[in-house]
Amino acid sequence: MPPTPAVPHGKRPTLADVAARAGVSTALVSIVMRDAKGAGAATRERVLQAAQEIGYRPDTRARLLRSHRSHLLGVQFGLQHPFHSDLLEGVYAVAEPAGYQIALSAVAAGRGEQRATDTLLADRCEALILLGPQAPAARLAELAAQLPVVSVARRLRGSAPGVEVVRTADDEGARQAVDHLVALGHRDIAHIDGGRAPGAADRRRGYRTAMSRHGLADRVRVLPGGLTEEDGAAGARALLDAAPRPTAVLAFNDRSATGVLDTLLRARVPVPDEISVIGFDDSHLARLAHINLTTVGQDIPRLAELAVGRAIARLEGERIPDGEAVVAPRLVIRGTTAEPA
Amino acid sequence: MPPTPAVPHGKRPTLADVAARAGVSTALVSIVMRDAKGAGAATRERVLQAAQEIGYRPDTRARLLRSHRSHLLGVQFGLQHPFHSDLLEGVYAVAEPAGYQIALSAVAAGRGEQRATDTLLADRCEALILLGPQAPAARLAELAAQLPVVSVARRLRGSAPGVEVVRTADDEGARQAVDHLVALGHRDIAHIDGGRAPGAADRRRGYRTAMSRHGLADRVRVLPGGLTEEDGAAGARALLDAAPRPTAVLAFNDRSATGVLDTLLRARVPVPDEISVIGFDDSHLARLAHINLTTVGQDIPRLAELAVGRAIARLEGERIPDGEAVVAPRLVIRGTTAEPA
DNA sequence: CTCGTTCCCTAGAACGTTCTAGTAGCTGGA
DNA sequence: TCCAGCTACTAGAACGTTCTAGGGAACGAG
Repeated sequence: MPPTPAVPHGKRPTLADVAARAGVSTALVSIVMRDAKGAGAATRERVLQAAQEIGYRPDTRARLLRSHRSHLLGVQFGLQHPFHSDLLEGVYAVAEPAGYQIALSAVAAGRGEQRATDTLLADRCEALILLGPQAPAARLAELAAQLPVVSVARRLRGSAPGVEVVRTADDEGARQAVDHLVALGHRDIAHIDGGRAPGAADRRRGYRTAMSRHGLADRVRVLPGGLTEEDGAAGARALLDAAPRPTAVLAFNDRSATGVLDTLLRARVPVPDEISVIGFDDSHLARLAHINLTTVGQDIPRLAELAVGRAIARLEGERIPDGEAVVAPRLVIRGTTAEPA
Repeated sequence: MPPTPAVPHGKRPTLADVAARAGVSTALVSIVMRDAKGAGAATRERVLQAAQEIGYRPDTRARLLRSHRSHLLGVQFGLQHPFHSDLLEGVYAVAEPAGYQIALSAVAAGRGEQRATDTLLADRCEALILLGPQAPAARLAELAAQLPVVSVARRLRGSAPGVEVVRTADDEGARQAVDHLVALGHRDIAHIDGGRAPGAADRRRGYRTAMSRHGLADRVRVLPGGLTEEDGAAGARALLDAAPRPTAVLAFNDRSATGVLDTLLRARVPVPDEISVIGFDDSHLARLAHINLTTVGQDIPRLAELAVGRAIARLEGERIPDGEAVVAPRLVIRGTTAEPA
């Protein structure tokens, strides 16, 4: 049975209303609402009762205005990236128990990163967590001059001083994928890359290095790609026309790998019998029974935990280990890889 | 060349700082920042200059605290629903030009709808837009007693008075799909439904009615499903075992349809040659060249526009047409439907 | 020259909260 | 008896903005 609010619309109850009803000062109500010490048990009860009755809810904006700390972390994310959704889930899970609120700002068509970060700053966030930011390093540096900034998944080689970086060891992930394929007996292993997407350069490099280390430098084949299903599908079509046709392919991410799988199925090329396919991320997609994709898993909860942790550490003046926080990837072997025919 | 902020951290510049630097009152700076009338051209210029120099940004929280209107719309969405992402994009596109800001609150594992709406209320949103809310009608009614609430995609047959509903005509969409298949010559048309998801009941009903109207009541076959790829895949497996095997299937949504397609491809059942498949939503997924799914399109920009429009209309005291806002679906014919073999 | 208007600008209150500095009343020890 | 040290409470300032009221100067009309 929800308590009927005393005031229907527009005027929401304030501390003063509660105070008047309970016959105490607003300061005391504030104390009770914050569960701070300095109020007697009986009065506390009476105040809570009064608050309940008139449906009082604290106004966070006024609260933040007054207290110099806002305990608010701004998170910028891309609306169309499932990977970001997964990260966000982790961010919430870590931040809220630590006593920090999350303010979200989406990057979408017609709403660029500048706009997204501007609103976060205007909301008085204490720190910024940027998921896969694409903004120029200079812009990130500018932000970092104002408040702690954490870049997740985007590497910044000293070009934006002050920005914390949390990322997966992308090159290592690509290496694990290649090692796995080589161990199965593959030699013609192609890579459909991620173009200019965050992490793409490292995965490309990891692939190249691993191939060389196995003496397969001359088999290296990098096909231009991107981070969508379509990019993967296009890459796969190019792959089918190649001679000799590779027996395995490492896609930039799971979305791209899905595109590859689909194209191969359509072309009646059995996976993994004729071609093995590996994705990257271990997103929900890869785990679906009917996709069952072998993939390089990113430790998403760990990435989220590190990102939030670094932001909070910077805010609370703790000492932070120098340099990037790099999380190890882990190959997840499922059904799309096997020995070559 | 970004201007170097005068104050590095913590203390961000305020109106007073700008005022001091420009040699005017804070009230005047406020006027200039809001682009309100009441300031001379020369002074205006000088103030803007000063603001620029010290990197001033208005503090929205303080701003909202003072002005009785907050011009803030709270939007609750599900992190794992691409359809919600698309809607959000539309919401931003409509709200910001209309002078309203958006506060996002995600529903995720471990963060339920109650939590999501609570934070929105604490942030002083003026109205709530809930994307596919699953909360009990009583809770929605409780919210609606406090402020304007719009439910998108979830139908509420009078069980939550005061809640505005904006949705697609799901039954009509299902009808269009069936009509299209019947026109192609199909008679054995199955439906993999959405279980208890918002809209599922209407689509199920629309399918049944349309089948009856074509004299195919005895061919009706509804398979239990859901809103994920896995649900679709499971439905498709059941479908393949059926005798007689249907020649066409209407999935609950595009995600489900993707699962169906994948299962059929794997089973070497050619689409659309042996089985036609229709999805629902016309999400990004369906438009991908390699999926190329015939689907019932929801008019996402229109849904977003109506949702925001109703919220704003309620806030500004405009007269709103009674009843739900129902948007017409439109069948998008692509490559997964054809005449039966 | 005076009066009203208009334009530019300012002082100070207000928004709903938290914080600082205190007051009043009690308990207990010397 | 006195005071130190608690606990329970309050008044009032402060946060950064916008709003209300108004002040002074310039100008045109009478």
